[in-house]
Amino acid sequence: MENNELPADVALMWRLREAPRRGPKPSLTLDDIVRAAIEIADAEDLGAVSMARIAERLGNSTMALYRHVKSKDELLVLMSDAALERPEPLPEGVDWRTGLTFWADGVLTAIRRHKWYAKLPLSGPPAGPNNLAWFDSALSALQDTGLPEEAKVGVVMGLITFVQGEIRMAFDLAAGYADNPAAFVQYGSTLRRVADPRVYPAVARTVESGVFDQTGSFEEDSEADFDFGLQLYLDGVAAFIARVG
Amino acid sequence: MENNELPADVALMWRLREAPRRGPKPSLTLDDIVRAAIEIADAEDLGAVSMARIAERLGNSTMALYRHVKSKDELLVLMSDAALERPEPLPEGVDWRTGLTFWADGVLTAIRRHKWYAKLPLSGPPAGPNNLAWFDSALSALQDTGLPEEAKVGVVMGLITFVQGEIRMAFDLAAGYADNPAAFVQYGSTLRRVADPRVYPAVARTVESGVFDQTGSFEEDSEADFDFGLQLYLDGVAAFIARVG
DNA sequence: TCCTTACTGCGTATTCGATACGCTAAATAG
DNA sequence: CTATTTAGCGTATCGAATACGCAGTAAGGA
Repeated sequence: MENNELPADVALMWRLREAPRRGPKPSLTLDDIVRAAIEIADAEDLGAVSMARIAERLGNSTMALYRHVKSKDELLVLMSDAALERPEPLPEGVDWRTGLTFWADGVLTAIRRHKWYAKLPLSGPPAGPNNLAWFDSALSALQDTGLPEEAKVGVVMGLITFVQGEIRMAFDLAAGYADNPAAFVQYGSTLRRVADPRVYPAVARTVESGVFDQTGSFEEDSEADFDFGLQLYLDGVAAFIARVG
Repeated sequence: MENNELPADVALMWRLREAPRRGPKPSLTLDDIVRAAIEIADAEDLGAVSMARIAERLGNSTMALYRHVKSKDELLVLMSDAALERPEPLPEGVDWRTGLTFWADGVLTAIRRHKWYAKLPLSGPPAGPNNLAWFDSALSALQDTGLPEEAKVGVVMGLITFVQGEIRMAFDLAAGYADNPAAFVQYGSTLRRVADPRVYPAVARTVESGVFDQTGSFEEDSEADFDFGLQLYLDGVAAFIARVG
């Protein structure tokens, strides 16, 4: 096997490891561990995921996990691939814009099930089976645009960045809201107190317009922001395709 | 004073606190603490910032810091405002697109000095003096577009999201690269080994085109990606202004 | 001037997390 | 049956956040 040439975490994600022939039968599998970790993260938060908690949930000791995983960071990488599951296939024969919108909505719903996903640091280009499937799906949406491969990759990378940034921000803000709703409800009045119009003229104008005074339902707002930003980006992609494709 | 109505961290960021009249003179100021914390984060990483490290650097004991700051999280909020400093004023009389490009470049250089900034969770809408100055600057770039205030806010929020997402991704990837360059250099060959063309047809096509086989200098690549994505987004904004403004 | 009191700095101790190390026991190859 | 490989786990180390409460200091009032 030339698996040795693959980075260790990639090999793990694809479960390329010869099963050992000797020794006691493992009572744990990698999948058990990853699944338990994801369950904890879903139920509480990424911060609640500790090796001890995972082991406890599995009825094993903490150190047993290290037989399957080199470090907690490696486990996080595995979680980040496992959490995404597979994307729904794109509808047949739709144009690129419909395809990418569908794709972005899919990412949004997938990550909504695992909000902690947006907090994970991205360790490299998409390499796990699930991440790669999403990558493939987005690329294939651009199939008929006539863009060169490199440009497709650029557009998709930009889209990934945008979507993840949008999601991360929405979740951060939601967490901040849960933590301290006052900071949001009072935002308008806080700015009125604190933002001197001579120093912050544009902000003051906006404050006066009353935009900050009522925040609607949080969920709806971020949904709308997401769509708004996404459509802006896709407008940009359309202009790019018109220019280059 | 009605400072009581302000959220605690906001009051701290604006340094609205009556100086106590009795008792010993503080040997530390909040600014000392925040500055020390930022220096540590700059030199090493956010992970290296611990209350003990900060205190050590200031020649004080760990617990002394808690006289000035309620918790480490509160300190992080203070750091996130202090790190940004003030934006350079926009050039006079430029159109919105030039203004926002200038602004985005400014954000990029500001955060480059404090890479850890992109890792901080955003706790709420921009509320500190420096964050607010950046917000003001971006809003003022849109002054002459005729967009309603709410739309300006939407555009700016989208831009903030995009820029921060772009930066965060670039830094995450750079960290991953430093950690394990092999994962990047071998990316093409890894995909060839692992991505079955029947399961990942679009990825396979892209791999065959050779796009993944040579990664140029990392810095240059992310610079180019940043500009590419930014221009896509601004194209979208242009379309939006044409439609609505 | 001296005392009261609101403060500050700080020592101690607790709790929790990651993980190195090495032992013991199990399963299989020979 | 024995040697080897490998799994689970107990113990210990190290570092971090932070609760709690004591002790000393500087104003204001007597």
